[in-house]
Amino acid sequence: MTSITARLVRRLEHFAPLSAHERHALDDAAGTVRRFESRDDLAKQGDPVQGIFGIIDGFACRYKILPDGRRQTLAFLLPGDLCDPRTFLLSRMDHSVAALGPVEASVFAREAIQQLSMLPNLAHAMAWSALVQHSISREWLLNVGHRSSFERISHLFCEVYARLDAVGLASDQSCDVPLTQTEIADALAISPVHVNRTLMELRHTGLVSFHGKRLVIHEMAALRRAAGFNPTYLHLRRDQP
Amino acid sequence: MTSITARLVRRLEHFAPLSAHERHALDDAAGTVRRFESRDDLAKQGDPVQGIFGIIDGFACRYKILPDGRRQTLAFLLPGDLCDPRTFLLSRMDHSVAALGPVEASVFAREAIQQLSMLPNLAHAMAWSALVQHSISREWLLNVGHRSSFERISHLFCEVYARLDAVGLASDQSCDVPLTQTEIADALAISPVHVNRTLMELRHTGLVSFHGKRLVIHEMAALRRAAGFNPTYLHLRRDQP
DNA sequence: CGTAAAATTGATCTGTCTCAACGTGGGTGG
DNA sequence: CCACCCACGTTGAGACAGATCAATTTTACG
Repeated sequence: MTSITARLVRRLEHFAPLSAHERHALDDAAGTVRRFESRDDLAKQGDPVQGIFGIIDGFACRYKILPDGRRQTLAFLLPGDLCDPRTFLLSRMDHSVAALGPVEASVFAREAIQQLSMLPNLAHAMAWSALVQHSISREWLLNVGHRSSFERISHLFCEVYARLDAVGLASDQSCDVPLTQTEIADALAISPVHVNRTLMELRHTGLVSFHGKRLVIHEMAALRRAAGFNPTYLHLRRDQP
Repeated sequence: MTSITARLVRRLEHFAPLSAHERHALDDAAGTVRRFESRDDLAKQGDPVQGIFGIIDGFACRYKILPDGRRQTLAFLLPGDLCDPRTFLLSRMDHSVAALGPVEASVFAREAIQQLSMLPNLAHAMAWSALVQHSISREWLLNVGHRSSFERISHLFCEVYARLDAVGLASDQSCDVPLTQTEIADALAISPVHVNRTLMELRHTGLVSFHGKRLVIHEMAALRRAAGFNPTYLHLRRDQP
């Protein structure tokens, strides 16, 4: 990793290659890299929008909490993910963002975003990134709405693997997924107990194992079939670099 | 309604007032108004993006279908709603859009969108609109993931009322909601049979009635409480015109 | 090593689904 | 103008995926 924003660049280049000038602009615009510890809130529901996060390392999530304490994870933010730069148009956050484990994120200020938006290709890449995140939200709705717990977990694993692979963080059908079973449960709207049982079932089928934050996919094709996973909603480039 | 886009303008002005020039530009950019009949697809998953829809009248929806035939409605498109103009950045639709009953929609071509995007205030209003739609997707995820069927339906009614009210299509705590029980079921990931039972329950509590496409909310405060509805995620102006 | 968080397992309960019928209202062709 | 028809709505009975409650074991880490 030569530059701070290398991971963001790699992600954005799934839309289109960035020129050296654009890459440098991105690097200049990125403020200091901030480090967050597990469970830190990067942003809180109801707060004014302070900055746009670009995830350098670690997993974060968007979430909301119901009055009775039930929590729904709305999205995972993975290394390379850049939040929607237009979020500054909203006066307040309608949800919170938290770190799941240690996270390094660069924070783009309003003025920095304005500068970057003047570069058409980069602006398009950031817009594309936001569109993809919306597409993922829709797929999650389908996932939670109409798939069984077995399919849901399989689908999540397929997605996370594909997204990590897209930024070079997966190889050999395996990758680090620093999520607890409870965190998976919050994302998929399944009880933690049931996540546990379903994970065992997945292991017994031999499709996947997930132990000690390490995800290993033993049979990708079969897993995708079981999950009903079709990666087109991720809008990644077909020719992976 | 003096102009074709009056409803879109009204919706966008929840972000900021539009100048006469901006309103005219929007009107000029809007192609012919197209009319769709119930169940027509305005756009199909897998197709190239042909145009950006602005809903003039009627309800439409985004949806996906699972191989086994189960259908998830991902969003409702209500009068005044404008699809994300940046969708042109995606090569193909990752979901379909269909009319729920007769729909009138204006279709903006790529060049028209480019023209409109040169007007900063209008471009911001359109971006804001897209952000709100993403916010609604997130709230739906919370709804489907963690609320009971009673809460879900209550929540949907609160949302639809608020959104219709925002464009002047509600009054006296009532509005036209041209949805069948099956369509509500597809949106909330509940079986049609259970939607029916839950609607009766809602009627018996006296909070809401929903007969013949007419929604009447008898006790707004109590309904919102029962639904856990907090309208901030809609990012509407506080002072309704 | 001690301690707290995370994972695992068992037993029981329940909201919602599924299947299967029947009622009803509005549109249409004879 | 009426009778048929079809989509939509309604109702009942039984089944089940997943929730909940309650321990117990394992792991991570200071």
